[in-house]
Amino acid sequence: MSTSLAERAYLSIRERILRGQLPLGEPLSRRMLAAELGMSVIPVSEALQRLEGDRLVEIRPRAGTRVRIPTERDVREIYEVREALESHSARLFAERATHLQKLELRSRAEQVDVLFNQLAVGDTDAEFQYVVHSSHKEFHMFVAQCTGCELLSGLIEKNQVLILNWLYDVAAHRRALPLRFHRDLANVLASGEVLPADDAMRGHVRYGLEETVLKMQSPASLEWRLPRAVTVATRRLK
Amino acid sequence: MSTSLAERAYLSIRERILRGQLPLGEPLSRRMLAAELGMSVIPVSEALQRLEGDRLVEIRPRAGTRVRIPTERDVREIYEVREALESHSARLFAERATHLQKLELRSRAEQVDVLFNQLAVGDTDAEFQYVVHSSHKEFHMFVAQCTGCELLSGLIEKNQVLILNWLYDVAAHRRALPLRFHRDLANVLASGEVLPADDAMRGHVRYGLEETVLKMQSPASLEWRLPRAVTVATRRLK
DNA sequence: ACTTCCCCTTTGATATATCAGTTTTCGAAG
DNA sequence: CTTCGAAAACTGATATATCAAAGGGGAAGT
Repeated sequence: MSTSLAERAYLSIRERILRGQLPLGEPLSRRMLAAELGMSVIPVSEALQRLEGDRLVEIRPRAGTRVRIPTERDVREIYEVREALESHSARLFAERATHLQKLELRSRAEQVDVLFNQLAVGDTDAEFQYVVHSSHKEFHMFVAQCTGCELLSGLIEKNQVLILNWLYDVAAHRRALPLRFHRDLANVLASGEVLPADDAMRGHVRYGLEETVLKMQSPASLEWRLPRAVTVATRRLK
Repeated sequence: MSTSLAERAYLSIRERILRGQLPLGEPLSRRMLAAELGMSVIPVSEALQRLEGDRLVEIRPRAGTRVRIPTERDVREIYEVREALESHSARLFAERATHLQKLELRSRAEQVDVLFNQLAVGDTDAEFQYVVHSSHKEFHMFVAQCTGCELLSGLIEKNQVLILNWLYDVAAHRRALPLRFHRDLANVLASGEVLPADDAMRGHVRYGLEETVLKMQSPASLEWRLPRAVTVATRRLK
């Protein structure tokens, strides 16, 4: 096979976390995951270490690993970094994007606005929520990729992933966004003026922070739980 | 012992890279490093994977690992991200720093200016260069830490490390910086005005980029070299 | 009931061995 | 002297086994 086992484990576990199949605080046993994925614990461990670097899981040495539970402070810090990265992304987009890219940005913005408005009417279907948030993420990633700076867009993606992960939990209680929320942003970015682009993106991100913090529900129990098999009960034979 | 073997390997290898003891392009053999550090290859591998995430080494599957050789594009992207992170850091410093912190910033700025001026007269002592660059890094990290945002200051540190790593190689050919280069910056940050602080830091970073790119020497041979024992020839006995 | 202590299970950390690509080496053929 | 190719040597990737620490579950004492 072309991709390593560790890479496959990373993608698989990450996907499950982002889709909410592994809820916040869920204990992750290396041995169980290895059995499920049909590999040894080494690639699984490597995957979990990468995920810890992504701030998606937390590892307590010799005690346990679980899906990370973000605190309100975490969320505020994520949005602080997001403001830094994406306002700069907006600047670069304004001064570098081609005409074609500006057109596509407007089109994507419209699509995102439509999806969010559909979500606001009370749809709680998990799969649809995932689609909406993915589309929203792709809108911001499109801006980032048009900057031509891979390091920047890579960091923005990691940050977006964190927001997606957390938002997924509260998405059901989302209130309606302003109509044309993303379309207005896209128009400023497409205007080509650097400072207004920076400012518009800052406002956009800050609105998202307020939105998110307001909805932070009971932080679940922050206690560590015990691992349990996720799909099939893996029984120790010996 | 308190810290894990993997952590010690990570710190040790990273330190050697940043001090230039392991030059750009230097091949890193897991088995040799394990023998030198007195541990098995597992913690060494974990350390190298973390260092790859830090963009300090590159791993070619089943072929080899070496200290990363940054291209001019890498350097430009690093500075792009640096501008994003540190201009925001400057904003937050301007609106959050206490009087005491502003005083300390000025003091540190003065110290950095003095050190850089001493370097400019042609000192090529490697240890002194390391001290100067560390002090410079600490100046920027002080700004970042005063923001109170650990995620932001962590990202800035990772980025600074990359610059330090590369600068170390060209530091010998550095031209003189403007007198009071950092003191002027510190004064704007301490003024408490957000937009000027942002702007001053942007200018500061951009000056650093020009400085760096101008001095990029022949990109060494980008070819992969063969590993060799660093301290003692580790001989395979079998 | 409630605490305290100890045993047993489970965990992540690490060692050792093996596997499967990659690169180099080196000799044979041209 | 060059070119080509096969084997040897080395690499990172992975499997399996072991270890010490952390934590849960009772038992015993209050």
